[in-house]
Amino acid sequence: MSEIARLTGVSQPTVSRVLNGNTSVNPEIAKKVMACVEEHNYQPNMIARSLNGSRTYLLAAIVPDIANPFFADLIKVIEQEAAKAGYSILIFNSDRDTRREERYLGLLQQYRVDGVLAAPVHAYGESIKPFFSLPIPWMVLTNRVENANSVYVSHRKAGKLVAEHLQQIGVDKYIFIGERRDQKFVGFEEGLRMKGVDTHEDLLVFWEQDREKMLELLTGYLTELPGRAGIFALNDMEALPVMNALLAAGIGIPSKAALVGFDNTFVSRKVIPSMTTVRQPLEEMGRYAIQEILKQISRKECGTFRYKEFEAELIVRASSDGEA
Amino acid sequence: MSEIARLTGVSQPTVSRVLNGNTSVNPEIAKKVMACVEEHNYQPNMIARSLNGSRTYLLAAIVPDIANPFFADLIKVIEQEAAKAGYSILIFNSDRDTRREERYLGLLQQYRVDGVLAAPVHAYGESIKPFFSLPIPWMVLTNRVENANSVYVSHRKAGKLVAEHLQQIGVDKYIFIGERRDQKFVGFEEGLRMKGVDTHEDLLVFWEQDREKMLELLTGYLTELPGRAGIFALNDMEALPVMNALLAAGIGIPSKAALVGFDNTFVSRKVIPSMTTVRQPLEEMGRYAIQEILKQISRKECGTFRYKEFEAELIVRASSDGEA
DNA sequence: TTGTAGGCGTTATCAT
DNA sequence: ATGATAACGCCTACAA
Repeated sequence: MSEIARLTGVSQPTVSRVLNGNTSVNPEIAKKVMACVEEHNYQPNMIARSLNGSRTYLLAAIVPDIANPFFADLIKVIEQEAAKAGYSILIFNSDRDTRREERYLGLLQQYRVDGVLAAPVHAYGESIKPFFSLPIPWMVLTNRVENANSVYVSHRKAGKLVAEHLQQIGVDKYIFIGERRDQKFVGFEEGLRMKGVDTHEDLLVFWEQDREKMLELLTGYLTELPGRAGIFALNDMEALPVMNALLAAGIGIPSKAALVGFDNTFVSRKVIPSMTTVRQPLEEMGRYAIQEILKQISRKECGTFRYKEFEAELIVRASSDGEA
Repeated sequence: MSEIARLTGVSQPTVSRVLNGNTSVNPEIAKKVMACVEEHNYQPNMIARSLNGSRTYLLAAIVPDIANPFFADLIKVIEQEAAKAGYSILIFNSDRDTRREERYLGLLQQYRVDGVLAAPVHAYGESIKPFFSLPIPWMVLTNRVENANSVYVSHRKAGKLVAEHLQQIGVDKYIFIGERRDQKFVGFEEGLRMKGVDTHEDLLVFWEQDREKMLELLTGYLTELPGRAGIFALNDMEALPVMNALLAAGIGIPSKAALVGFDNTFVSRKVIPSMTTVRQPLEEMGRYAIQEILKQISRKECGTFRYKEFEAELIVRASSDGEA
C-alpha cells in the first residue's frame, strides 16, 4: 500500500481512503491511485485490516461430516450467503469427534472469526455449551440447543407430516426404518395415532446392524403382506437400499409399498422411481443464520439468544404417489 | 498477551517465548505463565501472528461444487490432512462460475493464504492460469493443467480399466452413458478395441437431455437384446437411475446387464445390488497435495511445478460380479 | 482534502 | 534468560 502511495506520489493513508471510499478524496488523485492499484494488481491485506479493525470478515462453520450430503448442501448455502455479505468461511469438520470439535473451538477463537455457525456433534450440543459465553456471535444449526441461538426444523413435526401423507394415500401397514428414539419416529407414531391408526398392531420398526439381514426380513415381510405398506426411512441414504431391494424382489413402488425418505438429497431426486422425501428449507435456514449472525456482529450483541424453527416440507414424488 | 505478562509479572515477549517454546526460558516462569494462560483461557491472536510472521496457516480450497459428493469427500480429506499440519481451510465454492472463481482468487490473496488447492471450473484451468505466476504455492486438483502442479488420475486409463473388466466378465454389447468427448469414453473405446471388440458394432452411447427418454430407450434396447450388456456410466450419480430403471423393467443385474459407475461415492456402496465403480485414491491425493503445498511453503519455492498422476482403482461389486 | 502519528497483537532483534 | 524496541500493513484520529 505504501508502495502504491510512493508510485502515485501521495501518502499511504490517502491510498487507504481511496480504496475504502468512505472519506472524501480528490477525484483526480483517486483515479490515479485506482489506476495504479489495477496496474499492479494490488490486493489489500485483510490480515492487517483485521488486526487493526474490529472485524476479520471470517465466519467459522463446524459440521460433524462434510461428506454427508445434507451438510454439504448446508455449507454450500452458508458459503453462498456469506460471500454475498463479503464474508469468507473457515470450514471445520469435527468428524463426529468431540475432541476435534473442542480443538476447533479454540482455533476459531485464535483466528478471531466474527461469528460461528455450528452443527454440534451431539444433538443437544453439550460439548460446545461452555463456549456460548464467549464474546462471539453464535448460531447453532440443525437442532435446538438450550440457551443458544438455534435454527432448526422439528423432526417430530416432520414425522407427523409423513404419517399424515401415508395415511392419506392409504396403506395397511406402516414401517419405520431407523431407531425408535429418533424424533422422526416419535412424531410418526404420534401422527398415526392421531389419525386413528392402531400403532401397536400396524406400525413396525425395522432396524438391524446387519443391513443385508434387515432388508431380507423386510422384503420377506412385504412379500407375505396381502395389503400395501407405507415405509418411512430415517433419511434418503438409508431409503435407497430399501428401494432397490424392493424393486429387485418385484415389490411394486408405490403400488405395493410406498416409500418416503428424508433430507431431499440429490439421491431422492435421481433415483427411479423418484423418491418422496422431507425437505428442510436449507436456503431459508442458511440465509436466516447468516443474517442473524451479521446482525449480532454489527450490534456487538451476543448474549441474547432465540430459537428459530423452520417448517419441514413434504415433497411428494413417484415413490408414494397414487392410490395403490 | 500483555495482560498475561502483567498478571504474571514478566514482560510480554517472555510470554510469547513461553507459548512458542523455541527459545529457552526459566522453567519456573514458564510454568507460571502457562498456568495463567490456562486459567484465563487465553487464545493467541493468529491474525497478529500472521501479520508479523510470514505465515497465516491458512489454505484456500476452491471447488466447483461442494454439494457434489466427490468434492465433498475430497474436501473432507484435505481438511483433515491440513488440520494435522496445523492448517485451516478457507472454503470457496465457485459454483462452476468463472466470475466467482476469479473473485475468490482475489479474496484468497487478500487473506494471504499460504497455499491454494484448486479444482478449476474448466478442465484445463484456463480461467485460473493467469494466477499461476503469483507468489503463492499452488496445486491443481482432479485434472492435469499445463504448467501447474497437478494431482489427478487419468480418466482415460480409468476408462480402459472398465473396458477390460467388462470384457473379462463377458458381455455382448458395451454401452457408455455420457458424452463421447469424455476422456473416460475415449479410454473405454480404446480399451475395448485393444481387446479386439468391434466398437463400431458393439459399443453404443446413450446420452439425452431428457433422461426419462434416455432410460426408456435404454431399457427398450436391453429388453430386445438377446445377450448381456455391459454398461459404464460417467459417474455413480448417473448410474443410479440406470440401475433402478433396469430393476423396475425386470432386467437382471448383473445377469442380464452389468453396471459400472464412477467415483466410488456412498451411493455406489449403499445401493442394492452394490455397484461396481472406479475409485480415485482421494486420501492419497489429498495427502500428497497437502504435503507438496507444505513443502513449497517451507522452501518458499513456487515457480517449479510437476504433475502427479495417481492410479484409478476398479472396485468390483455385485452389479458386475459373476459370469452372467 | 491531505499528511503525520499512533496503535492493533504478535514475533524478531538487539541489548542487558 | 529476559526486557526494551521495532516491525508487519492497515485504519483512524488529529493536525495542517
